[in-house]
Parts: sequence; C-alpha cells; structure tokens
Amino acid sequence: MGNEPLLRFRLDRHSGLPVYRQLVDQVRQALRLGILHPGDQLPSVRDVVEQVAINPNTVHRAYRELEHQGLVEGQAGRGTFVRRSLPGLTKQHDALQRRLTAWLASAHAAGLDDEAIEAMVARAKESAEREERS
Amino acid sequence: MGNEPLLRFRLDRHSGLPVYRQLVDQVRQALRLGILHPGDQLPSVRDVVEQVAINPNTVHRAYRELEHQGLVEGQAGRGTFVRRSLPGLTKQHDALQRRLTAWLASAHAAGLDDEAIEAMVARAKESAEREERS
DNA sequence: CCAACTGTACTAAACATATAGTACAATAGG
DNA sequence: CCTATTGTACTATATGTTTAGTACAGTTGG
Repeated sequence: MGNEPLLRFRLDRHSGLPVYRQLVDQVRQALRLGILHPGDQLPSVRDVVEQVAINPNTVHRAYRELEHQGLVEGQAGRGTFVRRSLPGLTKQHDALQRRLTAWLASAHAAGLDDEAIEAMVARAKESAEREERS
Repeated sequence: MGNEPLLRFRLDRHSGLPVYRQLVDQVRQALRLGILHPGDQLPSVRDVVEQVAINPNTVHRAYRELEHQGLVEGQAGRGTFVRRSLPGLTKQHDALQRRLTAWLASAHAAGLDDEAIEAMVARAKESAEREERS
C-alpha cells in the first residue's frame, strides 16, 4: 500500500557525521518532537535504501543501534516499531519553539548564513556553560 | 615564552565528528567570531597535541585542510598563521547574539537538555527552509 | 501453498580516520 | 655555530564506516 511514512530521512553529505549516526539522530529527534510514538512503524530498511540511496547494511546498523538503546524493536517479517519514547517537548515548550523560529528568521534577515548561525549557537552554549560554573 | 594561545581547542568524543574536522570547524568559528585575525598565530602542532592528547598527524591534517581553504599558512620553523578572515559577526549582530543567549537560558530553565535543544534547533531550521520555498 | 513483503546474517572489499614512530628542513635566539 | 622550536614527510598499523553481494527466516494477504 502507498502508505505515507511518518518519517523521512535527510542526509547531509557534508556534515562529516557518519550516515548511520545521522539516521539514529533523526529518529531520536522525531521521538523528542512527538512525530513518532510507541507502536509506530519506522520506514522499512528497503524503503530507506530507496529514499536516500545508501546500503541496506548501513540502515540496519542504525536500526540495530536504536534497538540497543531500547527505543525500537525489529520484528522479522513485520517491520521495525517504536518501543518507548524520549522526554519530549510538550505544549509548554511551544512558546520557546516560536521564539527560536523567530530568532532564526531575524538572523537570516540580517544576512547570516548557516555557518555564521552555527558559530553564534556555539558561542551561546559556551556562555551558558560559563554561567553554570558560578 | 609562556604566551597564552588565542585559541583553545575542545574535543567532543561523543559527537561522532572526526577530530580533524572538529579542529577545522573551531578555527573557522574563531575567524567568524573575530577571535582570530589575519596575522595571528595558531597554537603549534605540538601545543595542540599536549592540550587535547591526540596525534600530531591529526593536527597537521586539520591545519593542512585549513591551508587548502586558503585560511591559514604554515611556515616551517615559525608556526601557522592566519591568512584571511571569514565574513564575520560585527557589532550589528550583538543584539542577535544576546537574544540567542537569553533564549538558551530560558530553554535550560525550562529543563531542556542538550539533545532536546538540538531537536528544537533542527525543527526551527526546517521551518525556515519551508518558508524560503514560498 | 504462494508470493511479496519484512528483518537479519554473513563474507569480502574499499575507503576514511587516527595512531605510533621516525626523520628532515626551515627559522629564531643565543 | 648550536640548540630549540617550528612545520612537514613518510611508513606502518589499527579501527571505524560504507559498500557489494548473497542468503535466510519470519509474517502477511491472497
């Protein structure tokens, strides 16, 4: 059946991050953001292969890693399903999400590119760390 | 001489990013943030080795990559020096930096951990992309 | 039962990354 | 000139990542 997948993977070939790691991260993010819930089915190994043009072994490695973390469970013949969720973002955090999105829009409007924004985020995190040590 | 280095590298062993890539990124960030300027000297290969306990070859690879990008120049017997800068953050962007730092503080106060914050940033970026395509 | 789907297992090879160890050449300071 | 510093070059090795290819076993729907 032409069932729409809950999750679409996107690879960044320039990020330097291993592919299997990008897949793991994106599933964890989907759990955080409430896109995936316990019982939901992940895209099949072969679907992912078609979608992002990588080797089945790499997808399997990512799913195996997620299984090892207790987040999903693979069932031969059926698919891979979410087992538990992660401390997620509730409606209480909607305001935060909106503020951040607004900030990003301002940054783009100011002509900052992705790397410049990354630099700002990194600096902000450092400031936060310094704050915590006092 | 006990000269303080302009730049201190910090490695994240769990990030999945190759070490040499982390070094490259941090130098580029320092250029963006105005921490490094043309003519400035990078920490010597052997200094970095002592600081973060990695192999000299790895440091050299990072510096070679930066040289290939035209950002620095290695001079045998003297050191490695910044050649040009990158489109940086001027005082016009101070307001943006402050807003972001404030946002991060709010997020921490709301009990969000690093991964949850990463998820929020990722979602915000996706929203921004969707916006651009209209 | 059969066909089509699922996850899983395995070997082999290629490539990327990081290490260890040694050595050499250029520069600066005494 | 001598010495300590710098970047650079090279081989070899280990580990991690990805690919190719083949095969098998469980599940579902007709």
